Amino acid sequence: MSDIRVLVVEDEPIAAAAHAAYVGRLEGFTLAGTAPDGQSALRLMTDFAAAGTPVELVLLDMNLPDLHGLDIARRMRAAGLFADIIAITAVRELNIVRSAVATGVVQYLIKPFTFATFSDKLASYRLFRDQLASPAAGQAGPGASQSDVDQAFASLRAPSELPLPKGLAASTLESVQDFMKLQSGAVSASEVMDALGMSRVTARRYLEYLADAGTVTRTARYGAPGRPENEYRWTRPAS
Amino acid sequence: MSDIRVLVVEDEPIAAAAHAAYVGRLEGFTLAGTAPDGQSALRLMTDFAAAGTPVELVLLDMNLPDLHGLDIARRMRAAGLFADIIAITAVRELNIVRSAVATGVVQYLIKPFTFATFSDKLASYRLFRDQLASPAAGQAGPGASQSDVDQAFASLRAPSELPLPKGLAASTLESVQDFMKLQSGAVSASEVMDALGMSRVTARRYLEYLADAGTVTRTARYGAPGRPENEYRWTRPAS
DNA sequence: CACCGTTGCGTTCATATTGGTCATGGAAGG
DNA sequence: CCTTCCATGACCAATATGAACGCAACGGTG
Repeated sequence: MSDIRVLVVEDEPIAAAAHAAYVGRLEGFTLAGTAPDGQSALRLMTDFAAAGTPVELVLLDMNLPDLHGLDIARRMRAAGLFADIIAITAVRELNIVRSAVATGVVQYLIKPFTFATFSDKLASYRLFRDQLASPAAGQAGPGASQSDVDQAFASLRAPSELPLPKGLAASTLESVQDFMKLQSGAVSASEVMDALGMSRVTARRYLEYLADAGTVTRTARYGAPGRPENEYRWTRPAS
Repeated sequence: MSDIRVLVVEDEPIAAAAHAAYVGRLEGFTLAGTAPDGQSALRLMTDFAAAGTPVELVLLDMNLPDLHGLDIARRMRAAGLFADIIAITAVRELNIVRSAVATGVVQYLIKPFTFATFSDKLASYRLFRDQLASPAAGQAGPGASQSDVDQAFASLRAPSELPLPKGLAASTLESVQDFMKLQSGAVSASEVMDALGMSRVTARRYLEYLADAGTVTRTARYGAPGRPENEYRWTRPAS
């Protein structure tokens, strides 16, 4: 799968350079360009689209000298530019978040943010894209089911910085994640139990959480007598 | 908190009435009106906005006689109508989902859906709204933190599960459905067994369930020695 | 033309495993 | 010392499987 072309829109040169550098550090993303204000951004996107290499994702600062981020988003839609938008802002106003969602903002980053936060947001966006490109592994088909779409939305809206639900510990979750990352194939809850020395209940609880978050996919394993066993597979956002 | 004003856009009168009735059954939502096509929808929304009672949520069918749902969304944004959109469609095309997200679609419903699914989607949308209206109590300051925004986005990812008869698993049913969708002709239970790697009994049980639900039709296949074999054929889902 | 053995599939039932829930114990923090 | 939180073990519920039994059409055979 080819890289996702990213445009950085940011008026402060230092911040713009930082964001551009962040994009460069990520696998699967390519920096298409940077723009210091709204007019330049729109012109750049139009040019890229005309050249046949449209921008697919815009890191859009909401506070720009000439236009507000929401105006830019609106004009993009009016001009037929359908790039997805990740909003970046220092203005922590919730009503802006509401309007941003209505104009097709898929994620919202609040300055200042660390590279880890930035990386999480873009990784979840990439996972969303991948899941729409290739529905449920092994069950290729022309259409998608409701659960396929739900799954894709889930990975788009489920950043890893959410407070963990009751009953889950961060350290244990990390152990399970690390173990799953190393597995090439699918593993069952029992195998995780044996490998990590934890109880079956605990292993299953964390795997289930990861499945809901979209980090791992869950499929059933048939063929043997007894209730079908769930097997979990790490979903690679494509390396 | 006041109700969320909802506009239903759907060309089929029966489906429109059903969706309107669904909205009426939900706490916290008020039906603002219904529109059979894109032009009417846009006019209605403009009128409501001028009257000071703007539509806040649109249940938008993607397949309309005059305009495609994506066009309506684009024109809404161009006209300064910032209602949120829940897309409703029978077209299970993933690339449409992608474009829909870019134009500010917050949820995606695939027809046909049950009231439970519908209710879940609108409930998760309401939760999203509420969380943006009143940020986490105890957090000092007028603004929202990154985790507040993350939490609000996360509430838009609620998965929906519909109740199944005892003895049937959702994942298995989905496997069988996906397989049947791909078959152009009729297939027997044994063929499903071989293709999906499950037992004959299981394959037959799920096919029988789908036949009762009307999703597949069942006919007998004669000509070979032995008891006649049932064959199943995928039937187009109605609305 | 009627009858009967053959032949597969439909159907039922017990079984083997796993998923899910609940209450308990121990550890960490205040 | 008390409270909170999380992993655990045990129990019950769920569900695919395999085998055994029954049924209906086919194809000889009388």
